[in-house]
Amino acid sequence: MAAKTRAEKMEETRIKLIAAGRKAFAEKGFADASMDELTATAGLTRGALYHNFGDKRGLLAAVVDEVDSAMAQTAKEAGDAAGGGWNGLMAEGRTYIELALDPEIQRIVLRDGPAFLGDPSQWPSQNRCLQATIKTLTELADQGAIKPVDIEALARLLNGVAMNAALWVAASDTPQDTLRKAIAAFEVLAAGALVTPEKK
Amino acid sequence: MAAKTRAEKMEETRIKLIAAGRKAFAEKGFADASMDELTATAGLTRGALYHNFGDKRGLLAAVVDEVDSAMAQTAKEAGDAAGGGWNGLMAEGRTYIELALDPEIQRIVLRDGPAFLGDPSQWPSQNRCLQATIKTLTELADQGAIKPVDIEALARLLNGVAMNAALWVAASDTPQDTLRKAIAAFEVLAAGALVTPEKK
DNA sequence: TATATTCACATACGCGACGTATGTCAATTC
DNA sequence: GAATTGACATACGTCGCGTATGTGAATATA
Repeated sequence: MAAKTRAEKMEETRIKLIAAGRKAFAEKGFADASMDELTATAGLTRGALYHNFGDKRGLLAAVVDEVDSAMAQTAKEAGDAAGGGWNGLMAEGRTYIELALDPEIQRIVLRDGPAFLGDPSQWPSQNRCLQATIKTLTELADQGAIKPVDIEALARLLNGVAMNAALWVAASDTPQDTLRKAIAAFEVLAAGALVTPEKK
Repeated sequence: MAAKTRAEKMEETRIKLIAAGRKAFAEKGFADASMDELTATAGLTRGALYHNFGDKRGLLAAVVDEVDSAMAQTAKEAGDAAGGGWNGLMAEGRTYIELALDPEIQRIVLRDGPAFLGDPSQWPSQNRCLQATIKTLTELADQGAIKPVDIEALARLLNGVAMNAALWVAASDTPQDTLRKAIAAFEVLAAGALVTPEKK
């Protein structure tokens, strides 16, 4: 059985390196992660790294893509589960906040990613969740539910608000209390986009 | 005349190093800036650097503090010039957006700063503009002009929206057009905090 | 099946940069 | 005016990245 082909073994190597990179970058940060140490824990050498990813940043890009794609997937599912529409958007926002509470995501995607790979909006992975938000907002705009404002701008800023809220919560001494305040403020700002004055 | 004392010369040295660091970090980024090269352009050596700032990150912290403090100062002045209140807050937001268009600020304060110094909310400098925003929002809340939501949360997210808008504009191929959309979306979201439905 | 070739990865090396340990000279102190 | 402090220079050790070269197994070829 098995009889691993070369392509399969190479895929295994890539997976090992990405996993090791994800761990090392999360624990030490990109700058302080040693490629010798990282590849050794994966049972490989730097030769494998440079053959598969070109350089250190190449590995970071692969790691960021994996983590960021998982984030987009999770957020999308949360939005769908909430039934889409405005409720779905709010659910996506809360999911963003919760996701960014993960120290691994903070370090890799929110800090080192922008610093070493450049603007997140240029990342291949980054657009998924934004596109989902844009799609939902477009439907709401067609229904006349939100004010006449550029959809892409609104989507980007909404996602940005969620990101900032998450970072604040993550850095807080009292996360539970801060989380409540952050979500409330997020919903207040988001409601600015609605045409219907929302009253309880 | 003159007869420079030791403390005066040391202050000069610090100023030179911070200026050189500001330039090098802006042009090459923190990771790729050479301390040998940087100190040489200041007419000094690494000895002066490590004596005054401890290590490379220490210099970055000093540079970030300088640039970030100037940002806070500028934003505050813009808010005051607009007469304070809600108009002042919107002016502060626009000022934030315009400030973050500066490549130096993007690189040093928005990218490398968070990556190498940690969460911005922990920086000594970062709180100034936030405090100003909180003060203004508190006054508005006392007047019953904004919805009952945690003031600090609202202030943080409002500033965050402005930051995100600026980064988007800065990365845009059509900055002028994007700037208009971003400001409009910013004001739409911000209006969510107002109790009075704003109509033209 | 035997030979040739490819290629994924290991090994070895050079270079540059950080941080530290030590030295030096001017400014202050007594 | 001798002693001491301290701001900064100089010299060195170490480490980590990227590259050039080597190697053995998998595949192609005949």
